[in-house]
Amino acid sequence: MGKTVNHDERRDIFAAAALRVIVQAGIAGLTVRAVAREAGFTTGALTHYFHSKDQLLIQASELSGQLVRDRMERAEHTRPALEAIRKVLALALPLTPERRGYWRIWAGFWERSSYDQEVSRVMRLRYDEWRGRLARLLAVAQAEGEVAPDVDIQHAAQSLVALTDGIGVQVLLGVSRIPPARQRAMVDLWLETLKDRGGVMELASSAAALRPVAAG
Amino acid sequence: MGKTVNHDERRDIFAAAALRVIVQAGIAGLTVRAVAREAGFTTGALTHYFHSKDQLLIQASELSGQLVRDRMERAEHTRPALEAIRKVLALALPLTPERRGYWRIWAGFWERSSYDQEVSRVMRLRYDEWRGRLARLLAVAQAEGEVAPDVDIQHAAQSLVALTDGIGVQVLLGVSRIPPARQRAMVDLWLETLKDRGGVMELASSAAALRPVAAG
DNA sequence: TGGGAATCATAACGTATGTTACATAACAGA
DNA sequence: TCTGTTATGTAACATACGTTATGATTCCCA
Repeated sequence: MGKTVNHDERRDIFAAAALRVIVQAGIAGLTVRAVAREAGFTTGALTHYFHSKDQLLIQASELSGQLVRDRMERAEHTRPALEAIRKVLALALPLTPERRGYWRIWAGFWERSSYDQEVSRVMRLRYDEWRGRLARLLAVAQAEGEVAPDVDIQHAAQSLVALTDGIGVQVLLGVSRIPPARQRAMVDLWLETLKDRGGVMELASSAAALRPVAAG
Repeated sequence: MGKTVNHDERRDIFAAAALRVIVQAGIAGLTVRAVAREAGFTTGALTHYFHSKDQLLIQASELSGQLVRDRMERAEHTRPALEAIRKVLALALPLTPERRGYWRIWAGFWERSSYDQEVSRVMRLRYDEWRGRLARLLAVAQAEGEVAPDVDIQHAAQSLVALTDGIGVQVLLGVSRIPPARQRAMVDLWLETLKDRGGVMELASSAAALRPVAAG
């Protein structure tokens, strides 16, 4: 036997470096040389653990998914379930600089997925998981009576994913200031529309979230 | 004088070709050679009208904006204004294959804008225009009494832009089927929440858009 | 109708990339 | 300590890129 190192650990080091490179230079700036340098190695070391750049890209994608998954799985046990949903959504939103970096990464994978079949496959799995997580929580919330019984869980989860992505894009482009408080308000408004139909007052007050600061 | 051609027309030909290349091969596949070939010319012709690839990229971005702008400006005169808003949003949504191509293009520019200052500047202008267009129409709708007087127009416009982008991303990834009818329903739900506070029934019925097909 | 500028094709240049090959260094095991 | 495998660095390779240079072609205009 020769010198021995943990291969999985090494792969994670390179994958994490790849994510940092994407944040700084975009998917186009993701070169094996840049990643190796960022990780403190050379291409020789990198190719020892990844046989191709595509493998590295996929591993980086999986790592980025893993990182948010870990945090979400903890928040997921909060009850009532509606509160868990709010926490989980807050973990996805670009509320902090670090989180905004993640949206850069995801935007890179979005773009790539439109012509790279393997990336597309991985993204599909990631989003299925994300939507499924929300759907599970929504089902619990429905059982707890915080979501109207006739709400279609799958459609509601889909809407929340879309809303989150939309906010992510806006913040990514920096096209209009959406401070954390407003991001949360936008999500809360959606959640209000899912509540019991008898809760017309909640519906009315949630619409107020779109009104001037005095109402917020 | 030598052989004479319309320079603006030529530039549009190359810009249009660039958009087609992005749809097929992504932003990473956008090479001057590919664009020239797609346009039916060689790089020699292309460089005669664009001094750099960046110029070409910007021109392509502006063209993609122009194409939707033209169609929107016609729909914009519809009245009542709320109906104009619905039409304009429908023009932005990925309802058709051609429109889904546009979202590929925009996703490419999103990604690029995160590390390319010039693209970022152009995207900012584009989204300012888009948000402004919605805000203008919302203001008219408010004057017409179809949007509650205390609704913050800017925030409402921002939400609609975010929602549209979110739907666009979901369809782009093909991660979950969002048929045209559902895309419209998601937008309509948002618009309902802006209506007169007295319209609780509209609020309640709009929430039904998230419920099973029987309600849709 | 011929001269000359505008238009476009061809090809070269330098650089950067992913990948591969090979050399060196480090270290586990006998 | 010696040996052989593993880990990593260095460097070469072929390719593709943006850009530039240089010809060839086209066709306006005098």
